[in-house]
Amino acid sequence: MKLEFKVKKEDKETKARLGEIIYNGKIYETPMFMPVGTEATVKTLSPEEVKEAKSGIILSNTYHLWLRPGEEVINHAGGLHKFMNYDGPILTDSGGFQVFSLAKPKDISEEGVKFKNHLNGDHLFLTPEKSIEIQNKLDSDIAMSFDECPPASASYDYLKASIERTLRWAKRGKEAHNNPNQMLFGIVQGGPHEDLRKFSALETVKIGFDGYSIGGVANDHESKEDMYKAFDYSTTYLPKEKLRYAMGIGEPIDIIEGVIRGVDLFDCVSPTRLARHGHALTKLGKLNIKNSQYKEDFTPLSKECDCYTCKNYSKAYIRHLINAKETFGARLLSIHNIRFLIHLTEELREAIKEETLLNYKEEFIKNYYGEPNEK
RNA sequence: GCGGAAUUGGUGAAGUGGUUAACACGCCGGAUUGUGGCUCCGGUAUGCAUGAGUUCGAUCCUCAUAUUUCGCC
Repeated sequence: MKLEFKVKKEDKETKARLGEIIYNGKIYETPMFMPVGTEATVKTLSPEEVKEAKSGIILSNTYHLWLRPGEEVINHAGGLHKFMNYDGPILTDSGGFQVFSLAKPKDISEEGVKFKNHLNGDHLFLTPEKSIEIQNKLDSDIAMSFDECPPASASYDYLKASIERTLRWAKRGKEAHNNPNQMLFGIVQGGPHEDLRKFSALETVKIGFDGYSIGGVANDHESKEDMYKAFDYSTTYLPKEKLRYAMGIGEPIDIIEGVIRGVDLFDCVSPTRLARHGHALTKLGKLNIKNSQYKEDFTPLSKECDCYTCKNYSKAYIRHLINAKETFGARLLSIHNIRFLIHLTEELREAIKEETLLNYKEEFIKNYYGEPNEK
């Protein structure tokens, strides 16, 4: 195993923990935000720019790389790290999310999932074994079990049956796993139901994994309350010494609430997607750079931000680039947004060290959403 | 100088003698949570060149004026 994890401190007031990932002699602290690079690139950014934002782990996707360029190509390149020139840790999603976003319920069977290739219409079949085999070949540092990610609005009975099948898939995946350098994570599902989350967590832990993910959150217009319950119910039944990862989260406030409930890792497409659509994350809330009020605003997105974008460019300039559909605009906003979320986790770690996490949350909400009477 | 045609929002334009003037772009907002990368959803002309007339009623008909444009001398 190339990657090790240790819990360094547990918060007294909340379930939050401070941890360390040791990888290639370098130490990365948790809680951590992981930028998403589905197609073996964090969209619009170079690896140098990602690292300059003080990134740790980044994500990539089994499903997409399987279709193109194919796992063999990446294997022949010497693995994903060499292929994309990123020497930090890499986590691969299993294609489980694509079961949710691309396949229909009738395409899911005990054996695996039928997909229609979104690039050319080919019929594809992905199984737990195949997903793990692809991830082994990609040689990521953390692989995900192949799971079904049902919508949070799915019925209780559907969720229960889905969890049981995901458990069988997890077992099959673990048996197929064959890369001593790579961690394998199990995934907890169960929507907002305490008993289902408990069952899913305990049974997944029984199979035994190197870390545990919380899946099926923040999809299908799930309420924030339900999401936070899902965090709580899941982490309660997970071993303390293993990494916990909330898949697809998220919004700044969701990361904070996740940390409070004992989650270590987060990933989300939002910083790069929001950037492409002209939005910047700031302490004072989300800012739409296309708004006319920024037309002649020659100040940075944020005065206290230490990112490349904020040190060198104005809102008016970025607004112009986004309006002109120049990719440099998306790049500048992506750099800023990724740095913003990573910086948020830096502050959360500091707050855990100082034992001021709940105060930090209160302060953050006040700034980000404004005083209740002001808006 | 004479004759013809045209004049609808920021732009390109559709349209009708009778309730809310189509559509597109632009503009102004909003959305986006394990990424099917230029997406999705709203809003946006109290007015149809100006003035007068016909009519129960006119952006639509008539006349005048202005502007644009084409042709002829």
